[in-house]
Order: sequence, then structure tokens, then C-alpha cells
Amino acid sequence: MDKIESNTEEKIFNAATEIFITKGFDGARMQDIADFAGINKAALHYYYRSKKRLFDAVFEKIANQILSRLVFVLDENLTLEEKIKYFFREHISFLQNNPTLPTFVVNELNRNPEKIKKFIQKINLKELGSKLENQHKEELENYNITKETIPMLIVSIAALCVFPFVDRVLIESVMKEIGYNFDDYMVKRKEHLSDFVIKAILK
Amino acid sequence: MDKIESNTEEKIFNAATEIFITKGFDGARMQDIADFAGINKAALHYYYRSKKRLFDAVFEKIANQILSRLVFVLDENLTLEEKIKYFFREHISFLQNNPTLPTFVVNELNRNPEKIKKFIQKINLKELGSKLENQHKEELENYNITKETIPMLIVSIAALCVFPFVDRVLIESVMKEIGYNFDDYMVKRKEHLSDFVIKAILK
DNA sequence: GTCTATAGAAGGATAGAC
DNA sequence: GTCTATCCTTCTATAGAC
Repeated sequence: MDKIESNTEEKIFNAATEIFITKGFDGARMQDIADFAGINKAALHYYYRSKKRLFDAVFEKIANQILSRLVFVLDENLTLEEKIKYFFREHISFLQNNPTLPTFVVNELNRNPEKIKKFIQKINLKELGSKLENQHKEELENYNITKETIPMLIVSIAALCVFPFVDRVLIESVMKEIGYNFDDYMVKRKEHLSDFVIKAILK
Repeated sequence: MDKIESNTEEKIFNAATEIFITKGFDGARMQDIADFAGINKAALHYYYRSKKRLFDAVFEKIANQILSRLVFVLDENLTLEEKIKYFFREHISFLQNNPTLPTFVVNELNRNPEKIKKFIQKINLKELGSKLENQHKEELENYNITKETIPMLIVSIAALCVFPFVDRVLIESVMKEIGYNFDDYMVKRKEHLSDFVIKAILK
């Protein structure tokens, strides 16, 4: 992705990312990672001490990558509709380039719920919520949104965006069966979803 | 769930279901399953020969359970809106009782894409599609639905319904943080989603 | 820092008694 | 059919040479 992998530590990290994402923690083998990195197995322990630590390093990096792409929602120059459009367009593009990330993250959070606390602390939900509410206070009157339905809306937007990737293998097969191509489908879906959601929330 | 587990085979099967669902294939241990069933490890191999076969038996049963709950979509006495309402209400109720199933199925399909072929053959998508189209031909004129957006709609409905369970741990934590309870939230969500979707597709 | 060799533990599977 | 004991492979992790 970024620069050419220079040192061994980086090679190991990149190989581990690849292997952990495709096979999960339990399915991944240190030998697989070593082979993929073109390096000896002992080096993995030299740099990362244990499989668990190596995994945690990979997960941490990925979690931060995802979070850092969401800061735009606080941009005060964007209207609510612009944010929705922006979210679908940017986030689906990101997932198109990293289609296996959602499954990986979901699995890890399921197996290791305590990691979520870190996640949540980083975001500081309540502050985020009130900031957003202030930013769009007047706008909200044009929409069919109440304090009660805000969590519904947020989960729905996330669902519409992320689900096709989590369930990708199934949806890809179904699309092929009826003559669609998954990537083309997702390209169209980006624009479709904005209209879909905005229509649903307009008064 | 059903009757009291009578024989050993059934005990093993139920224990395996529990363990495989919570830990996945790679994470599950034959010893865990044996302990959970209150039976010896050798018995597992006596009845199911290998871990893989035991797993496949469990997966097959669950896949059929899910599919069998979807036949109502072909009920010709229901309008399109009724089917949408029915789907959200019934399917979310089912998932509330089996909240860990989506993750389990998604993971297995990701690791073993060839299983999807079986799935798809059982459904016979094209026939299903044309039957549905005929059933609702006149109705469709009231909605903002074209041949192009049907796959969008179906994926969206599935996403809105299933995603909260796939990503349950995260959403549950977020809800708790802002003072909501996941189960209460999902109860409300059932009704909310019908309105949301129907509003989005109305002309 | 990187390699080879190997320790040591865990897990799937089977043999054989009952 | 069910159990104990055990085989054999696989995997993480480390020791020690270079």
C-alpha cells in the first residue's frame, strides 16, 4: 500500500495482516505468516513475542484506519444530506478496496468484546452526539427524525453500507446467478443508497 | 428447544451446535463439545467420524432452519407491503431468539464458498424472482421500484434486518453507552424498519 | 538479527477393553 | 455403545549457533 516494505518487522506485519484477515486468529498459522513474509518463523517471535501480540498489533492498526476515515461527520460545513451522501460514497469506496475488513473486525469484536471499550472511549459517543445535534438542529425540522429514531438511522446507514461486504460471498453469488457483477452493483449502490435513505427520512 | 435430548447422538449434536456457533470451526475443540455433552470424546468420533462431518451436520441443519422460515414470501395472499412488514417482524423475532446465527453462517460461507451453491440451488432464484414479479405486477406501479432496483431493495431489507445481529457486540455496547437496551431497541426497530423501507420505495 | 533445530503442549483420531 | 489410554500430527514458542 504505502512505501515499499523495507525492514523485517514491516514485512512480518504486512504478512500477518494478510493472513489474519483471511483466516482469522484461530485459523492463522505462524508458519503461514512466516512463509508469506519470506522470513523465518523464529523472527516472528523475536519481533512480536507471541501470536496474540502480533494479532493485536494488526487489529489496532486496522481499527484506527477505519476510525480515522469517519472524522468528516463532524465537519460543520456539510449539511446532513451531504454527510449521508459523503458517507455512502467514501465508505463504500474504502470497503471496495478493503472488502474483507468488515468480517475480520466483526469476528474479532465478537470473540473479544472488551476491545470495544477502547473503540468507544476513542469515539466519545455522547460528545459526538450532542455536537452533531447542535450542528443540524434547524435542519432536523425538515426531516422525519426524532431523538428516538436517531440511533435507528445511524444503525441503518451502517447496515446498508457494510452488510454487503460482511455477507459478500453470498451476495456475490446471488448477483452472479441473476446476471449482475458485484463490483458494478456496489458502484451503483453508492448513489442508490443516498436517495433511498434521504427519501425515507424526509417529512 | 424441542423435546428433551434422549440419545447420545442428539446430545452430541446439540452440544456441537452450541460450541461451533460460539467459537467457530477453528476455535471449537472436540473436548469442549464432549464436555458440554457430558460424554466422552471418543463417542464423538464414533457417531460423526470427524470434526468436519460433525460441523457439516450442524451447519446443514441451521441453514435449512433459516431457509424454511422464508417460504412465506411466495404467499400469494399477501401484498408487497404486508410481506415487508411480515419479514421484519418474523425474521427479527427469529434472530432475537437465535442472535448468534448470522455471524456463524456468514463465517462459514466466507470460509467455504462452495456451500453457497447448495444454498442457491435450493432457492432457485430465477424462478422465485419471476413468480414474485408476477404476483406483484400491478402493485409495483405504486412504488418507485424498477427492475434495476429490485436487487438493491432485497439486499437493503436483508441488511437492515440482519446487520444488528452480525455486529451485535458493537451495537449493544454503543446502545448501552447512550442509555438504550439492545433488546428493547430491536423490538422497536421491527416496526420502525417497515415504515422506513416503505416510505423509501413509495412513489 | 536471522537461522536451524527442537522442546513442549494441544488437539484430532483410533485401538482395544468392557 | 461407551470408556480409557494412547498415537500422531500440528502448532506455538524457545534455545543456541552463526
